[in-house]
Amino acid sequence: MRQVKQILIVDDETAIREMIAVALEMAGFECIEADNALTAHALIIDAKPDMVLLDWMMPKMSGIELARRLRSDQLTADIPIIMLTARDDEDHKIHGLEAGIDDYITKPFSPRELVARLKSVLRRVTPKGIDQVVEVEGLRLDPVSHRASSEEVALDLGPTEYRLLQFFMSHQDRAYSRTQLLDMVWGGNVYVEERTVDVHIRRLRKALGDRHQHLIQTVRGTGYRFSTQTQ
Amino acid sequence: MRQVKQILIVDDETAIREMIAVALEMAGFECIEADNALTAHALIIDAKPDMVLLDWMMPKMSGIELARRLRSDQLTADIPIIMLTARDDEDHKIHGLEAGIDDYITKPFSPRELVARLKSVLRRVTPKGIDQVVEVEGLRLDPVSHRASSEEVALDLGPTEYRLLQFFMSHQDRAYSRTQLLDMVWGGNVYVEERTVDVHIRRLRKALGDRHQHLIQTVRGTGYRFSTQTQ
DNA sequence: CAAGAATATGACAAATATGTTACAGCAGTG
DNA sequence: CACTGCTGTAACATATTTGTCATATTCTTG
Repeated sequence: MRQVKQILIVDDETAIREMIAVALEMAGFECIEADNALTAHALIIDAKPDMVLLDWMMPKMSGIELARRLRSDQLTADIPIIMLTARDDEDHKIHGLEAGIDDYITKPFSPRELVARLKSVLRRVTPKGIDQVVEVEGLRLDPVSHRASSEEVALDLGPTEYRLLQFFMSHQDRAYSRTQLLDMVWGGNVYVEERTVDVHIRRLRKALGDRHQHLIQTVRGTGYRFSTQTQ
Repeated sequence: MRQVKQILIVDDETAIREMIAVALEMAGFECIEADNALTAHALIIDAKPDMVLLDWMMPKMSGIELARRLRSDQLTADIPIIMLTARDDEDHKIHGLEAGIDDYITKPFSPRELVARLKSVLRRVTPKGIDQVVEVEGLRLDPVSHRASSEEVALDLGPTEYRLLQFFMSHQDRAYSRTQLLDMVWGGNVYVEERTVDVHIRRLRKALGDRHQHLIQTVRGTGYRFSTQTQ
């Protein structure tokens, strides 16, 4: 899980992009930019931003078409989109809704309005419970304080082990292949050896200690699983 | 269950095609090649590959043009495409995203990255099978957690026995020959003795215990069957 | 019932999968 | 720069699985 939210700004006018970027960065977001839909698409696949700000009118390829494409791909279907439209584009809203746009902002807009809407969409889209404390047999993980503890004693986990544990604790009783774990925990655009997962599983198990080791189960021929049930 | 995926490599440079082909074949893919878009198009219609690796820049017809054609034909619309682009292609005019590329990879790239991306796209595009729990007379198989249990007690199955049981439970009341079982459970392209099936049937029966042994029935002269009805 | 055919079973060595450790590179830090 | 914590990889150690064989056992048919 990324702490700072990354926003992709797609607009063909550099000046507008810059203005937005400055506003968002002041509000504590991280920005990447694209000046056309194709570059944007490549960037989205590559960087998986937390949100896309999309200009309606762009040369070559409209924002709405990009939006539709993003929705049709499982990998990008969940990324929220905010459309930037001109005031007299009312009827486009209909098309936009079909394509699954999360919100609209009409130009011109104030930076404050932009930030407010953006936060609102992020809040709405972020699955609730993602900040929920999870506890299993005395093993406790608190996403807010970013800490894990076993019987009130803090565990010493590296960042990767923490994310791995968080993923497992919020997806219990499911077997995951190494590849799936790499996708879900490492992120879709890193290319590391599958066996690296084993090493991190090992580190996690070690950190969990005898008391909780059994929760991380090996599923032979498949991968790993987090479960309280006996293997 | 596993089928070898066939990849079509389209690039006008023989050396690059060869390099990619070697990398992919080492990773267990099957490759076919084309050195221009027209040949590629014919090959795609003919061989229906599982994925197309497409060079951006080619004489006669550009990769993007081919991509567009593939998308517009219902027969080829679902074939995933990965574009190979050169780093300095940035200034090339992009003619629309409606071509529907699934991923991009910039030259030069490492074989490992290529394979990783390719697998990732295939995974994303290929719909998963049904993850439905099956239960028969207290014998329970849960594909999600990848567990089999008899009266709530976990069974100790090897990977092959698990797959065998999963196949049987989702194809009940029907006799399968050893050859069919080898095809369906082992995968079409392995060569093992037919008698090996007997051994795994034996192992599965043993793991099922007295309570459920009767479900795996021998059909003399033919093969085996999974059924709740008495033999 | 006997003979022949088909299937069941146990043992085992080779092949695979996973566990574990060590190490080198890297980024951040004082 | 030395120091530190983290990561990914390789190498080696263990553990489990797999396919095959040899040998029972069961079944069918005459």
